[in-house]
Amino acid sequence: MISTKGRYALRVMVDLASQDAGHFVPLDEIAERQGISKKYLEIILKTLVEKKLLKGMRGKGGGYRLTRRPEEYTAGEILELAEGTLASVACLRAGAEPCERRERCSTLPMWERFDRMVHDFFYGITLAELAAEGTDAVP
Amino acid sequence: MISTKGRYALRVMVDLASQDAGHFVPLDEIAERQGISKKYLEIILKTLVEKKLLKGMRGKGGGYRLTRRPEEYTAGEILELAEGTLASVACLRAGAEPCERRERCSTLPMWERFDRMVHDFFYGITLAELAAEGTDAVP
DNA sequence: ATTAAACCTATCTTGTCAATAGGTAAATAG
DNA sequence: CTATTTACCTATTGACAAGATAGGTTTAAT
Repeated sequence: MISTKGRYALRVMVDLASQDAGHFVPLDEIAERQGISKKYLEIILKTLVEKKLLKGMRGKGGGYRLTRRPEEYTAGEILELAEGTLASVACLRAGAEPCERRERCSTLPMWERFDRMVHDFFYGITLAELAAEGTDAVP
Repeated sequence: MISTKGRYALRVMVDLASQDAGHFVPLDEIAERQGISKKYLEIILKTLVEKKLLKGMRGKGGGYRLTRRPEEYTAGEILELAEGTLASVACLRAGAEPCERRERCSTLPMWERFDRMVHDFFYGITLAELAAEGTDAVP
């Protein structure tokens, strides 16, 4: 299950993609429009800024804006960043300690195929495509 | 992320599919072979029995066995049952209260497509296929 | 009667999600 | 220079679920 973190992150990115590029949008405005708690959204935006998906600007006239064009983001990178991982099972996470049953695991090939499919799905969708699907964003 | 519940359930089903059909396998034996806590496994097996995926038999010579042939189970049904849902986002769960932003949600179509893909993937894999992939099972 | 097993109820620990609270630093406007 | 607006930072909370653990009860075979 994708948590609200990832879903909210996507919504915010789509929201910003629909705004005037180069213009800073304050958090209050985004939270209002998306119906998300401001304080909670702050946490999510923080990580997006840290990972350079967004630029934050303080003070009057400040806010957030994209650092690239919408077609240069993928849903996969946004979700992975917000969620921490897109891995479907613990043993396939990036830093997971290798499972000692790895060799004789009859379900591992399935999980690997699944993970590849999930990855390809989300990394094959750009923010521009999502923004084109509607005006507002949920979930 | 699929939790251990779903993963363990699958492993147990594969384990039983590799055993002599019609023969009852005690929980202790399965837990031992799979390296899973007996007590925790008990909880998982309980739901599999309730949903008729397994037959439990008490007393000496008792244990668990499949109720159908391995090719008549799909990974999807086992996972969905153990996990409670396979839905990737909360708003797509079976009994979810309808989201009021549903109409103007630009990400919903993506989630719906994703869910369909996930469903088709897991429901397209039979227990017989999994059991054929290896001898033992993990994760 | 004894033993092997499933079944049942309750409890525990740990961790994460989702959110809240309250402050600090930077940029602009007047 | 002061006030305002904004992002940024640290800490805490409450609810809930994951992942077990403990101990007792019932059923079936020997």
